[in-house]
Amino acid sequence: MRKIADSTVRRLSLYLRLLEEFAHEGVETVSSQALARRGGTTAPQVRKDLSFFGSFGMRGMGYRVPELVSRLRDILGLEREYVVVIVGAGKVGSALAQFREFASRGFNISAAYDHDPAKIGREWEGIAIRDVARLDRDLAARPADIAIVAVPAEGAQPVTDRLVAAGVRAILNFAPVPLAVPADVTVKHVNMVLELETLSYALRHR
Amino acid sequence: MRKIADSTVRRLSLYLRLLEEFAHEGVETVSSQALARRGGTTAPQVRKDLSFFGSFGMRGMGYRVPELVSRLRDILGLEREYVVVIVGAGKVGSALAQFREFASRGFNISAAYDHDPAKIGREWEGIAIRDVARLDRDLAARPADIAIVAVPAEGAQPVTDRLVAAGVRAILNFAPVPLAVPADVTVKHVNMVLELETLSYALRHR
DNA sequence: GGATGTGAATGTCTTCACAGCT
DNA sequence: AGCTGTGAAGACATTCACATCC
Repeated sequence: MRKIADSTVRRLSLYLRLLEEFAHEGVETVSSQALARRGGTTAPQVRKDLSFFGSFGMRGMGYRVPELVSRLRDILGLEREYVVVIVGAGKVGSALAQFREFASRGFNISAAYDHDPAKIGREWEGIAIRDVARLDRDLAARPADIAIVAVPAEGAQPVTDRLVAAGVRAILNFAPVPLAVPADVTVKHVNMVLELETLSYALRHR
Repeated sequence: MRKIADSTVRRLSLYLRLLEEFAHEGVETVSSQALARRGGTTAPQVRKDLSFFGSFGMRGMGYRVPELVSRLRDILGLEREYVVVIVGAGKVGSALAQFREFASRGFNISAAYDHDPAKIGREWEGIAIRDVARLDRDLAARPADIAIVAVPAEGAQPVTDRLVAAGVRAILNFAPVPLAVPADVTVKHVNMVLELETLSYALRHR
């Protein structure tokens, strides 16, 4: 399959959420127009995004909601569940571990890791905090699909190397440093300060 | 000033962080090449990004680190401090309120708001949780530059309307719904589930 | 020599317009 | 008539190449 833009994938994820909303409201059929309106985008954009993956609609009618939901779940890889580990049990790790939406979407957090003895052995909402020294052995026993890196800047690259060596191929990075990984590993970088800075830029330039 | 792409602004913010790192290491001068290497981008990209705002380097030499830091801080609007309110004192709001990097970057959280009586009156690390009913009056007395919306989906649009009416012109939205705002208000949407979904897409397509 | 700054070329994403199906 | 699906046009972003200056 040819390369799909990240922006397109993000919109597909948005469409899926909107469609589930429509389904919940009992709507059976939806037009690209209606989806676009609710998603803050345009109808041609919706159709183009979907057309990269096939023809899911009916001309003159629109899209059948349940069908499009399952198509999108399939495209996004959401028909299966994922094992997720969190590395770093600080503020960010803790907030993410307790985040209900993850589990309800099929992203199951198997454990959190830290090296602080005061935290090891405790648990948050059923998620155990384990010694980061055990990370490699644990992953050998129970591989993870996705890792969330929520450690301080210095520790991020070393722990990433260990995760990659253990077979993790997708990483959500909250540490404020770019991570170096092999080409077959995907990294998404999240940085709240940077988001606020884009807002301060917007406030300044008018 | 002509319109600058969001991707450019995000990179400027990245460059600033990297430059502060270089400064901390005692580096006085840096080339676009060196910045690019550390930031995971390319040298022409760095030069182009900067050139939208002026000529800050010295041919043959590179950029003087302290000067470029202050130029970037100026461009990004970081020479001043910002008053930030958080609406919604759940898991997300709490994690953000306790997030040290905000204050150290000049984003000062003045208060958090909720309507749960069990939370109102408590405080997190010196940040008071106040009754959301007081939001409008409080903002009239002490205007906020930026609001962080961390309430459930249903409540997001109504509270946004109140924030906008109270003069807030920049919003960081954690609620899983697009927010409608006037054209002079900037909204940044943050959604962790969506980030994980782009990772599951990446895992699925290879 | 070495590195910036930038117009031009290339590549990528979005928008448009309309043929084609229901 | 209504709405999708898509090739083509247009807008936008990135990369390149090189003139320019220290």
